Amino acid sequence: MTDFARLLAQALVPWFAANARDLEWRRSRDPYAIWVSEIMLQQTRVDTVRAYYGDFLRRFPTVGALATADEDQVLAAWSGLGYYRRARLLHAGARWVARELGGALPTAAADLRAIPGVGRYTAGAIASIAFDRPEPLVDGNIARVLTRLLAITDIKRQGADAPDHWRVVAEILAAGPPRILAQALMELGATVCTPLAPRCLLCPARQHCGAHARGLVAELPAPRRRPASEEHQLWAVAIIAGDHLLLERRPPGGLLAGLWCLPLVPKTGENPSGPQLLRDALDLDLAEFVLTPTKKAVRHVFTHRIWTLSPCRLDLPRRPALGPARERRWIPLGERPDGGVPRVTEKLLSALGLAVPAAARRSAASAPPAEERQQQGEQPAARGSLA
DNA sequence: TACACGTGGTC
DNA sequence: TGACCAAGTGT
Repeated sequence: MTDFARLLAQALVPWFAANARDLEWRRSRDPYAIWVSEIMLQQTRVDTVRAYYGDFLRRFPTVGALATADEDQVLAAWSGLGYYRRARLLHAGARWVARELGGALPTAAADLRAIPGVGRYTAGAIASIAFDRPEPLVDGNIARVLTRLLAITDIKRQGADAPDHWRVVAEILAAGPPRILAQALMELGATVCTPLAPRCLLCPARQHCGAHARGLVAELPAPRRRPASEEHQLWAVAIIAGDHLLLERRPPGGLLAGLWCLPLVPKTGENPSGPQLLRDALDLDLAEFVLTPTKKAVRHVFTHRIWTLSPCRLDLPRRPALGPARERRWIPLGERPDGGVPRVTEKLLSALGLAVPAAARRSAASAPPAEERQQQGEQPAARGSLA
């Protein structure tokens, strides 16, 4: 045991007792509840997860409840949270744990790793937080904290995959209560040792911090570089017949896989949004229609892609026959499909002035601006008769 | 190893 | 605005 690990543990335990945020998942010792929280928190801010966590656990209170649910139900509860594959893997993980282990999570990180969606970090988090085992975990917070405390200037040794970090965390968790120390390390990174403007004066580990001693806190860790986003221009077509809206399920792989979206048609620039294009792109038997574009585009930014969406409304006198190429459904206006609905779908419906039932959740303060965006008095850009 | 994978907050 | 980032995992 190094002095560093022992001193840090001694500083963190009382600091966490006095400063830990009151988060819903910290009130539970149920390993399943902690598992769910860890999956939701992956790459996702605490405030965002707060708006989903309680509802999700009430909907799926046990491994068994989640295991017996339909995937679409799980995705519906996840709608708006992002990284939807997490929901699928969590669901698959629950089914695996129910089938192979009778619903009880293993306690060792090495065994937890066998669960779908549980990687190295999450296995350590469940083992340490739920089972109080001294098994290491390194997330973005902990990597940043250790990079600063140990004044690591080598970029290759700063990330959450750096072997040094895992070894040091193992030593720290061996020097005190693992359940407390694991959360304290992350809490320190989240509330004090923040990426920008860290609050070193409030830091319980300031005396042990190499970056602070050398004036390197602002330089460490080095910012990561990201590849440029690809931009896509698309028509987003709200096809309405009577009081029903046509939604289509995204393909099973790739972006927003399996979620319900408006039909999207790539903009070619050459083609106006004419009848032929629509019929081909939408695979619909369009006889008569009225197409109304909105003036304002909707911009949706993903991690690695940007969609610039031109919403338009296609009104049909009756529901046309649907081709078999894609899974599509007529949804009563104002209702949600039984399945996952990404935020971009809500943005588009809102921009089109179509009522969107509250998917959830988000901060209660933000009122949906659906009505105010309604476009009034626009002239149809196209009228068609395709006999 | 590097990339795909959502969304929202902050500067 | 654009860049960066937030309790990562799977391929």
